[in-house]
Amino acid sequence: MNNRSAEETKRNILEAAQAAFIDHGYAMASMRNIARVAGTSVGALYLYFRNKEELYLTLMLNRMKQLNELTGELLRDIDDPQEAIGVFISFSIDFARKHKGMIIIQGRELGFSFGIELKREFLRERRRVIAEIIRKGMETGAFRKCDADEAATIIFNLLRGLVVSIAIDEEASFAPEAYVDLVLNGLLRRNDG
Amino acid sequence: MNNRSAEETKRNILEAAQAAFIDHGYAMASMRNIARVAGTSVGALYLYFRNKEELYLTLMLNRMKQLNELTGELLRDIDDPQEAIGVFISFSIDFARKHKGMIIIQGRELGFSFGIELKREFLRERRRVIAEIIRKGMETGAFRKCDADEAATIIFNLLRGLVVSIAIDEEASFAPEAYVDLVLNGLLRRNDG
Amino acid sequence: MNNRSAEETKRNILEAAQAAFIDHGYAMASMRNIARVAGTSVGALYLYFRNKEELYLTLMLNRMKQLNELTGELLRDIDDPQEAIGVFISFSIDFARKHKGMIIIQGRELGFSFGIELKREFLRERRRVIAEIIRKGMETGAFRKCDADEAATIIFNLLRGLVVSIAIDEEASFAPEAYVDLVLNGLLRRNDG
Amino acid sequence: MNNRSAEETKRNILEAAQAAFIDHGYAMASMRNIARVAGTSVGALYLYFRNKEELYLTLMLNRMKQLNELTGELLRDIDDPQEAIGVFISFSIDFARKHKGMIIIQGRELGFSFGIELKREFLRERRRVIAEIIRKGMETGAFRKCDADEAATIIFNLLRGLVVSIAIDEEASFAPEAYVDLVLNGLLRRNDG
DNA sequence: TATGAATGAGAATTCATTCAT
DNA sequence: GATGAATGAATTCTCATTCAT
Repeated sequence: MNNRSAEETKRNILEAAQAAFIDHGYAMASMRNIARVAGTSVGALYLYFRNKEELYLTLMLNRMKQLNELTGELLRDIDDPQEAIGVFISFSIDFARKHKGMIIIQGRELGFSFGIELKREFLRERRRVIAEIIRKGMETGAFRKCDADEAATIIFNLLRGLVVSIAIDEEASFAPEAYVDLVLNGLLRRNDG
Repeated sequence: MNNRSAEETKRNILEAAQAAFIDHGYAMASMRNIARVAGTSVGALYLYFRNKEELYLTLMLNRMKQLNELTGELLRDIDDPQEAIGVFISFSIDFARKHKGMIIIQGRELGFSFGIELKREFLRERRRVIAEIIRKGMETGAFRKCDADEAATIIFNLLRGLVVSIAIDEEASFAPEAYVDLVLNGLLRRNDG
Repeated sequence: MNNRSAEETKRNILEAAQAAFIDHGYAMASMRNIARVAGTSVGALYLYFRNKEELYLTLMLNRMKQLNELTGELLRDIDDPQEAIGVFISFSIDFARKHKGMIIIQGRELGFSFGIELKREFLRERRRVIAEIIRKGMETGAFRKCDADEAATIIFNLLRGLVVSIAIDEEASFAPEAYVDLVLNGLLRRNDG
Repeated sequence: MNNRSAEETKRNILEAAQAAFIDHGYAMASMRNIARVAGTSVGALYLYFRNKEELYLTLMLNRMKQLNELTGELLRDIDDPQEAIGVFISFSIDFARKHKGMIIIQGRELGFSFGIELKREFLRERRRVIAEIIRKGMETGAFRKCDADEAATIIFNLLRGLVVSIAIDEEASFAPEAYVDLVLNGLLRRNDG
């Protein structure tokens, strides 16, 4: 077969794998089923991916790369830190909603060593972007003084909790604005209110 | 054998199971391994628990019950809403750190139907407690006006993300105070500062 | 405990075992379940019977012994061979119906060596009784000349098939008289009819 | 591998399974042993049959289908009811002898629901064929008047007992002619003898 | 490239039997 | 006599992975 159909086969496999992981989780998704849905043979799976683990990681890394790229594009033209934080939070929530199923929390469940560092780097990158915004906000005087990295970690974790909720809970219906509002204004009453 | 050693065996099994679920996740933890670590036979596992699922759920429900009870005791004597929020957040983080390993995120991975409602009720209860504190804070004028349930959900999710971080990341080193501070004060500079 | 309750316990076990074998078959009946139904402990089962096999054989042999004794009593006072055949057939059917469940066909399913000879002897005895009646019938001139043992085997097998039907089929509704009639008269039209 | 060896593997499995069920009965025959005898792996068994039950049912249904077809062919050209009965009985006995081992009595032992109806239909079909012969015999005047269905059930059960004997007893040595003779003529002496 | 039959280790679970109390 | 916790081998079944074609 030519390159064209090789690419196509690979894409079919990735799509089928994604569906399988979403529906059954990593452990319960079977290679045979993935092959069937992809319309190929079991052997073909191993032609394109060394093993199940690599298949899964490929999907995960693709998604992470995509999110980072899109976030970068989005923030490129925003100067106001307050707006940037808002956009970051809103877009993260939107993206999570859109790829709801693929948010498989890779905790201890998967005993991968390969790939885990890549994931960590992805997460660090996310935190870095937030910290950058906060730092800029403190410079411009929009944000009050605080430890930018620490605040970034907090916001990052808030989003992470959100994402977990979106992935797991049925009921979850969020208004991103409220999140942005709480992050920006806090709970306490402003004396000058 | 007498009750004494029956109790002991059960406790050994629960401890071994907990360790196994922590180390390998639900799917990858094997009953045979749990038995070996518990110092019993495979059969003994099924003497005390109907199956792997029940063994896991027992651990999960125990933990949830314990957290709710301890939280209740802790908040009973605190009147100041601001302090209450702080204590709630701090204690949640402490508890998560202490039981780091047992925070297994039960997403699609586990196809349980039994137990899922209990878990949802547990999560709802956590949100309810936070909402109550916020409502009280708005009454006393300590907190600015907002939708108490929405704010509670946000804080709950922030904690959830935190807990996921604690469970998964190695590096995570949090200062609870910073979280409390952000939640209470937000990012924006106070005009009256 | 005294003899009285020992006897009672043994009887309870036998009854529970019978019910279990009837409901689930030999292989699927579990000793634990038998003990529970009998209201005793698992250990008690092994106090009264060496193992599951012996428990089963005891039940089987009891039943066979009972059937032979009752048949003997019944035939003792019957002189007419034609009537005797009829009574033998009818009573066999009645007994099978009454103990429907306990007719477990011990073929290759049970790999017993012990007990199988006893069962064969029981079956031989049944055949012998029929042969005796036929021989007497030929002597008195009631029956036409034939090989008594062969005819006995045939009738015996007819009954065996009947019993299997009673044990297995739901629908089975027999009129014993018809059987007796066919055995005595055959299918062919009598020329002198 | 090509179709050729797939077919061969399947046949090997069926043969091994048949031997196992014959030697040890359904419950005691193990899949592992069947695989070993078939010269394949355990996994291969499940490649060709969904589970043990399906493997067993396949064997059973094959045998039943074969018997019905052969019987049909055999009776197609026989007009004389008396001869037809004889052929039916003789062939049934021959077939049972030939497939001695595969006559596993599916009573309570096997908790199958699937397949049981197919078996019942098979048995009903056998009875139907006999009844048809008898009805024809009564029409031609060869047989005396009786309830054809009842007589068919009786003959069917006689054969069933016979078959059970062939399957279970070692000693069984039958002369089919004697059976035919008894069924046709009965035990009673003919007055016109 | 592509196939899919074959593998076999390993999973969860059951259960007759034993034995310290 | 009686208990019931404990055993561990055996069972059915799954599944990632390989390899001859």
